[in-house]
Amino acid sequence: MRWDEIGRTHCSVARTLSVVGDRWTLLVLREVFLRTRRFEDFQKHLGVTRHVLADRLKKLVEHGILDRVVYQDRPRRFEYRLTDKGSDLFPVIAALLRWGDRYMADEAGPPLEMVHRECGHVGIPELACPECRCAVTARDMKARPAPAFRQHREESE
Amino acid sequence: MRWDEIGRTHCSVARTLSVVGDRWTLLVLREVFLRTRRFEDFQKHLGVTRHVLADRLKKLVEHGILDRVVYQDRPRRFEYRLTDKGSDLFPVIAALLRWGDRYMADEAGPPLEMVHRECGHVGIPELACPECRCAVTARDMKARPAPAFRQHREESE
DNA sequence: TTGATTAGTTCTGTTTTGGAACTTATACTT
DNA sequence: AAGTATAAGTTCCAAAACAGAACTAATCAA
Repeated sequence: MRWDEIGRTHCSVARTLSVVGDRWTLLVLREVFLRTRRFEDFQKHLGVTRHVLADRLKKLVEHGILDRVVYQDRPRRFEYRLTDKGSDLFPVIAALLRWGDRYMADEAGPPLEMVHRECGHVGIPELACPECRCAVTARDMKARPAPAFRQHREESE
Repeated sequence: MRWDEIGRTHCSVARTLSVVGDRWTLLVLREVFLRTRRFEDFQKHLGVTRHVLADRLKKLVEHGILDRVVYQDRPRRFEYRLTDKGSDLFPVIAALLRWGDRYMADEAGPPLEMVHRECGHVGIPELACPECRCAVTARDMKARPAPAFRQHREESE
């Protein structure tokens, strides 16, 4: 199966990945969450080839994740900013960051920390149940077909 | 910059992506969270080529994310199971799922739902501050260099 | 003896990538 | 006026990764 067919499967993970599930795309998003906006800066910070960078930025704009806005005329120059839709990808980056902090950091520890502006707590956000607010792991959650997709093959557990 | 150099940068996101930041790898993980364990099943469910699948499973085992365990002798057959380290990638998959449910679902709605076993609430977990427990978005969190990486270039905001 | 299962490996042609050089528009310096 | 700098790309080519299909190996069942 080619990658461009992946977005047509009935899976929200696959569909999301069809848009951002690319090595460099996710790093471009990391950068943009760190407030990088310009082509040259993305290129310098990431070390990605200009060719690939141009392609990824274009796709992110096409998907409404970034806006390409003029920041100067004469000569005309553009910068890239997160849309609300793009901003909602923050949990993906945060989850990658949190795992990397835990399993991939070297002796010096993680290079970045986050502060919750409201309460001042330092730490990467974690997954919580929207109802009871307690932290959840894979074991705490049971996945099942949504009602519309549920045939009568509902196994009990 | 080649991809295998990405894991040596000082960024937990990049380091995580150097391990799982590959189109198919993340889909393999989705499958394993849905309890798929065997080569043939991964291949059937994902439509990935056997070649790529074999490679990705091998790498996930090398990184300690999956265990390759014998489930039968004569002939010897193996299956793949999440380790604890692998299980901790759940937030990444959940974040991708949540975004896809919101932005990529078709009219029928998301195909999968999740239930919090403990409180019975249906919904995909969300990001929360580990301290005050309230839901956080990108705007609520401020990123800054960790103490060990902080020179005296600490901008106020 | 033939076919089925499972977990791979091998082969070949196509696509994507990395790296470097080039382009375009304009301002700034000398 | 000529030359240099900056920013945002585009173009080119060789190298790496991928898709699709066929093949292998070990064993059991009919």
